[in-house]
Amino acid sequence: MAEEAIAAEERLTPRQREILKILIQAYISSAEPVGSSTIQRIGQLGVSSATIRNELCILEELGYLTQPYTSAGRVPTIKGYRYFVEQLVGRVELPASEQRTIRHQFHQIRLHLDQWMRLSAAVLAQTSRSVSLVTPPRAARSRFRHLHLVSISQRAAVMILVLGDGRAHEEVILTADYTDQDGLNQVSNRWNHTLRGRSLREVRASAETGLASAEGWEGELLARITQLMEESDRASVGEIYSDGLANVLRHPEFLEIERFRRVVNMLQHASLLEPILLRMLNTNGVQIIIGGEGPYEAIEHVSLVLSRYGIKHTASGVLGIMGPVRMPYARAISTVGYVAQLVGSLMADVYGAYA
Amino acid sequence: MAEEAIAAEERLTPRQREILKILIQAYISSAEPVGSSTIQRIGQLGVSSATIRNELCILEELGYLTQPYTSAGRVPTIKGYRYFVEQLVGRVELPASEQRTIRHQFHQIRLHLDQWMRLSAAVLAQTSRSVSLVTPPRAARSRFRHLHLVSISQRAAVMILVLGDGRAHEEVILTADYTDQDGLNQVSNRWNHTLRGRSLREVRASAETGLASAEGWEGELLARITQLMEESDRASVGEIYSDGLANVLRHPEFLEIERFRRVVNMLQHASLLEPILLRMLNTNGVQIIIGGEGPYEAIEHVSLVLSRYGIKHTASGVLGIMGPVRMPYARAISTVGYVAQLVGSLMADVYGAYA
DNA sequence: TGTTAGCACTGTCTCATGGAGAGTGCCAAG
DNA sequence: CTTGGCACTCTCCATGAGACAGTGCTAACA
Repeated sequence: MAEEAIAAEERLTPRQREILKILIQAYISSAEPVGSSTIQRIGQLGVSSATIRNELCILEELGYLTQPYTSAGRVPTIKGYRYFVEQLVGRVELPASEQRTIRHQFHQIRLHLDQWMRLSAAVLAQTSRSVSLVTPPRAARSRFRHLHLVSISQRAAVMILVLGDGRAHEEVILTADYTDQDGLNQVSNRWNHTLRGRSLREVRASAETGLASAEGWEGELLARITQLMEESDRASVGEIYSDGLANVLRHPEFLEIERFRRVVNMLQHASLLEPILLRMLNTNGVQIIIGGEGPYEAIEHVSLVLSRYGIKHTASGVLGIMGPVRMPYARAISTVGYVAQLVGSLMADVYGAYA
Repeated sequence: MAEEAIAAEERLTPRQREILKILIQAYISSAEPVGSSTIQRIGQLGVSSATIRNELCILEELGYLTQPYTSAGRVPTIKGYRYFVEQLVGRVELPASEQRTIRHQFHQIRLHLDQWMRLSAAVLAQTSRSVSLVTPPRAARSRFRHLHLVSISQRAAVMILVLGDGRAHEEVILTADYTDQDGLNQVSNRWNHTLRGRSLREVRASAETGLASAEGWEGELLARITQLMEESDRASVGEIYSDGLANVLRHPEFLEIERFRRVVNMLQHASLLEPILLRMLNTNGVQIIIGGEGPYEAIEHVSLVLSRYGIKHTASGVLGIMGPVRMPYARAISTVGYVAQLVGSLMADVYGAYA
């Protein structure tokens, strides 16, 4: 609806667009309301401040700007930011030197998904100077790949379950007393043979048929496997990796402690961000959510710049950054876009033609 | 040294001890300097405020108290807190009802180390209303237990390495082209046979002898295994689990944003806390570090209540909480002690007579 | 010798006050 | 449509006075 309104009744003149752009850029870098004389000074428009004042008045009436109080400068509204992001910000590439630095860091580390995510989070946080978030890549539908059992005592074993997306789930399980590694191998061989490549539904079916013959602890093992696959299939993005929380404190908007606490809570309790992140899994390119627009009221005062990454339908996650609404969007978009693309190609390299 | 000084020259009279205790308790709960009349009111000492003032004066001279400014009430110094913790706080048990709640939560979850740590962190944070930290249990010296390779594409596999402490390390490695699961099994069987139960040194030796015959990628695999074992042996506590960061913001001492930022940094960059946590691994019982005493200047304004947990020498970690120096120590000590003991006994249950 | 009442003193905190300053909206002229 | 001019409005900051809390000291008392 918002877009329609902009398109239909509110065509801005080139000068208005220019003024809006300069104002928002100035506000993003200064964090202080911008007045007509500032705009006149930094934007070489060749008109007087009075003219600019008139234009500002119009932009305010149209809802792109507000004044914090009667005689301060102007500040962008969410609608203003959205217009800025969609129409005024040119898509810039991340400077080649920064691209090189980032690539270099990625090539130095091990081929470990965990480490990739950690590094992505670190790189995003550092480059954008805000909090980053990264969710692990997940398959749309999990498949059984491999089960392995390692004895750790007479009645306990480590169960390692590798699912289709290449992630291993590790957990201690209790076995029958005096089960040795040979016994464990027999069990895992049997199920690996039966279940390889199967989906949750098929695994569940096989488990039910096969279980009549299975020992007690083996039944629990099977139950646990289906449960893990269920959890993996359930709409959930899993754990959120994050870095750079301290960066948030740089921004004056988070001096108000309550807002900061909200950010901390969002990062620690994934549930708040989950609906947003899940929606991202079906998108392409960098998506921007500004200050709790639309259905996202919960994240008032916060903007998100996010992108899906990975191999579509096979192993996709979400990465991006979170910052104040007054965020340097151009830079944020190019950073997030670059990291997403880089990690995606690394994954494709390793996972190859992997189904 | 500090203890000696206290013992030798500074015997406090019973009344002074009582006054100090009341003052610190009052300060802990109110966060505001405590004056002589407050002490008279809440502690039934049967003396006038003037007498209390005299005693306060002495306690200040001895270094247990200070005044924020000339005519405010008194506030404990670090020395005061230390005396309080060591001599005045009786060791109380956690209320039975809270013990029950905590036990209940632990019995509801899976036998997964990761989950235990997460739950410990959550319980500690919630019960103590401050930030919690938990490090994974580690063996003093790592031993090779089991290697497993799962093919995920023609040239990549998931390597799963289980070490002596039962932790699995998972990582993607590149293999020779067209290596299938059978090929991987051959490799892992060979090394499992040779290396089971071996220490880092022995593994390194075997790797060198065996490598002449090994293919290129197998060499890298071996190198990676020794590297992982080295990392595990190196003085390091691993990743720190934490919860309840937002709780810190409840305390007025962290309204000063810089202090809060320090806390965030400590939690995200384990290196700052590592020396402290490592030292904890050789202790028994709950240890208390108050406001960067002694060698811990870096953690000024913060107190730690920590305890080792797990099975000594086999799999020990550290858990505890971090909060303002003005911390309800009695409660903190009993909470940390209880959780450490509980997790320890759960681990003993599962790992059993496990070497 | 230890305790107490009384009192002057010292610092913080809060609130009101009054410019200074920034930026606006509007008007009338170009 | 643009511009200079100007009254107006609101915040911000420094200042100062008064309330308040709690002290240290002194002198009297048991």
